[in-house]
Amino acid sequence: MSTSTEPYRDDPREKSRLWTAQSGCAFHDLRLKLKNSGLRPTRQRVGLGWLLFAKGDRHVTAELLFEEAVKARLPVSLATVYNTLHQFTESGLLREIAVDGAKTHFDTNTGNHYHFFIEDTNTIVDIQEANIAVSALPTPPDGMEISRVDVVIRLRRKEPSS
Amino acid sequence: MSTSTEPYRDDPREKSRLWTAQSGCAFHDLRLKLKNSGLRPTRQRVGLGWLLFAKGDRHVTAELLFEEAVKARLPVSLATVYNTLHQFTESGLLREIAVDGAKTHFDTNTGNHYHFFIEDTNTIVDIQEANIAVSALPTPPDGMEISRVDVVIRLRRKEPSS
DNA sequence: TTACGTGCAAATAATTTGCAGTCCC
DNA sequence: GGGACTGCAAATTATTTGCACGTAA
Repeated sequence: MSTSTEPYRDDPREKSRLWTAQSGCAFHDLRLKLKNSGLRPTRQRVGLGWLLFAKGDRHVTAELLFEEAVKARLPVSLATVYNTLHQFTESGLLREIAVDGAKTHFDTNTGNHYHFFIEDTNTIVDIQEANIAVSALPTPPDGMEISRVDVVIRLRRKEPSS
Repeated sequence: MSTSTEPYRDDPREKSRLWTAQSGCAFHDLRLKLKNSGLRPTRQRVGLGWLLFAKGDRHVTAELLFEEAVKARLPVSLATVYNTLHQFTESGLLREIAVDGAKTHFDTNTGNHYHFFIEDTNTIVDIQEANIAVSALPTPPDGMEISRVDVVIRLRRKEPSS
């Protein structure tokens, strides 16, 4: 379950740049990516993958991606969208983001980065700047190790000066 | 909705210490706290408040608190537990924690602090040490301001040396 | 071909809500 | 006493699952 797959083989930012840059070959590249992850490149997976990765880094919910697929005339069911999102996540193509709100959010940027969460609209935005860091991580208890550090900066609309 | 209540009037850590210290008067203090928050101190609310605040800082889910209430012979329904948790949260007595997993977690420590999340057991643990900080917060976009910064350090069991 | 995928609908799971009855002030 | 609170069950919302059919290798 953990030895053969290597989802972080290359810098995911590099990947994203690839998609946006060369749109001709991106399809082929995506199929390859799926195959390497042990996922058969079916029409639905390639289509969803295209919606997810062609436009640079994105944050989606299952519902949102499903709507996009419908608009794009991709024949797919909501259940398959859920399944696909989780398969992509397990393969390291996506990452789940923990913000509150009932819905689960997925991020196409699997690299180490943090998020703004706009409370008003339940929207997630990448923090682009590199000048944020968590300093002096505390020691994990007993036999534990750090798997990931999530930082969410929650934003609200600034009160009108009144 | 925002001018009259002042949930952060005093340091919540002080509050927690209070509960554990003087258990005789804590009931009365809790009732007062509820009243100040505009919540009538009913049997259920006082009972749940007691379960929540009497043992120092805690992290609970609705389900968990409900089970405790049943064990404690507190006559309460799951729906009321949900309602109460949200009322407490709105009043600033509790805080919601965003980790993933389907269930919503509530934290009795409303002060500024961060969390470990143990992936294996879906457990939340306070980070006690003060030597963690987010440095150089990025500038929020346009008319937004920072409402809160959440930091979750996700832990997994360290792989046996194999 | 043939196992892996997918669609649909039904099943779960967590949470919310409506309303009749109960309890605090 | 009267309005706020609660309990229950039914309703919602998000997500998962089972199974017959479709499709990529």
